[in-house]
Amino acid sequence: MTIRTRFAPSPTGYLHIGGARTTLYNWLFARRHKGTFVLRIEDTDEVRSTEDSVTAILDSIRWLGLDWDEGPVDLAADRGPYAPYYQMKRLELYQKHVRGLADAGKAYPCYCTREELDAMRKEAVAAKRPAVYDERCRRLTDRQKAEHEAAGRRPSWRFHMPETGETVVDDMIRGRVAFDNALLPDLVIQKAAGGPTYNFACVVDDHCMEISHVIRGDEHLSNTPSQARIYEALGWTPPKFAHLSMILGPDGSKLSKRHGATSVLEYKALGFLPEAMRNYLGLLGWSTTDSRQLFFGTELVEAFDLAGCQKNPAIFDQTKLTWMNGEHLRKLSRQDLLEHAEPFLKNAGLTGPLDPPLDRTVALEGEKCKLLADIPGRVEIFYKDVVFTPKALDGVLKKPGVKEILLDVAGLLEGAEPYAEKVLEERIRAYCEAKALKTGQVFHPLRAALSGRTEGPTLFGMIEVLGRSKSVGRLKAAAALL
RNA sequence: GGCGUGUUCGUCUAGCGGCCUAGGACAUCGCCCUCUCAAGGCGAAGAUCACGGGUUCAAAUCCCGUACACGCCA
Repeated sequence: MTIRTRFAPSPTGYLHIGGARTTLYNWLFARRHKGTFVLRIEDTDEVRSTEDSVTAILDSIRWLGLDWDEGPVDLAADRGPYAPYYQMKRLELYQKHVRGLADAGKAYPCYCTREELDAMRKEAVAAKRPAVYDERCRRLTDRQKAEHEAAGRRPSWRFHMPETGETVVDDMIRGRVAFDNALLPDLVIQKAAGGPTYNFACVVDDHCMEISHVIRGDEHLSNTPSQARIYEALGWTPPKFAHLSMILGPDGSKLSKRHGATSVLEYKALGFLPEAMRNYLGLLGWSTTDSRQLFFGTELVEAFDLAGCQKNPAIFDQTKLTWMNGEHLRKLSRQDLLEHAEPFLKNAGLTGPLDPPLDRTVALEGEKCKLLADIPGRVEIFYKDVVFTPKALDGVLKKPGVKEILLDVAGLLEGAEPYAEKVLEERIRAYCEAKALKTGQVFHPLRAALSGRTEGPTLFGMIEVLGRSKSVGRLKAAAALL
């Protein structure tokens, strides 16, 4: 069986965490089974859909490092054997199938206005009946229809749902889920304005694009029996369904803006790595039986399996994501780390070429960071004038004997040949011994004098990378303060 | 309101009737390593497996009910 999955976002906003995970799972499943991953834009909500959203969604998916085999290339073009992949370009197809259903007596026009529908619903709720459409237009005579048309009413089209028995959805994650047909309302499949509704367009497209597995959020589980009936009425075999649990905020409610960052592009800006994001999202609602945490390179694709998917919702934990990001950061090559860090360095005013070169300072400090955004703050000591923290100045430097040590070491550095970490360390340690000083008595003031801080790079690495003249200069400058 | 889904340490999860006095990971705390900060190593604390009934020699695991949360109808 050829595996074809899809992600079908509505471009009514940015790609949020939940959508990102759905995309990831569809992509992983397709890649795992050497299938095809399709991207389809469900832009039939003309009021809420925006081009900016489309761009943001495409950018987000690309940033995550996920590629699609068929779908939009940009705002104007799409590519693939089932094009177009923008639903607004497929309206005729939906209308054709609505007509087909109408001709077969499985769909009928409904002339009810929004107000009438609202009133009906209120009445039903007041009478404690299920708040579903009462299917009154199903029984309209030709004459009544003509009257409505004459009055200028444009009908929406409803799908005639079976009223008895049950509809069973065999979900790959949730198992067998049964719904009572009597409770399935006659769904609108085409709006009065002519556009399809979500549930209809989705069915038509998934079938026409030969999607084999629909992996989507839990919020669609309740729509699935209705969709299953539409497949049946159209004479189509439905795809396999897999409904993913929701992602919640720290307080257990649906993840939203008040919980902090929810868009994947925000996480990019915060300094998270796409591979860390994939790793974390992959594990949010899915796991292996050995509870493995870290996946690098293609390991996620190799391990992924729908069977490991969780039924219950998961709370998004940025702290764990941050830890994971540090793990992935440390796995990066020196060159990759620098490339990823560049936008953040630039943002902090650190653009090359600089002395010392950024690749050296980033290599020295990058591995200690959890976020790319942490890097500038750690390497800036090499480039900016020394600013002493109170702890460095009062707690470390302003001690008896420190001035002499700084001056002595400055002199030592001036004569060190070659000027390299190993040599520097040997000389300075020898100096400690000669003066009968504990290494800490010397190392700590040196660090404070060179960087203004009490924490930072490994001392001798810092002295080497800083360079002879800057190091000596800083030591002398600090000594002059004492 | 109806229907659907879910409920194991603070969080993500392992667990598919005996291996569970419930395992791992993040976070927290302590110790070690160490020129600092990280990282790493070791350890501690943390879950009456939502609650109540059953079934069974035996249940976190199976069945029923209740509560709560979330979703859909909207």
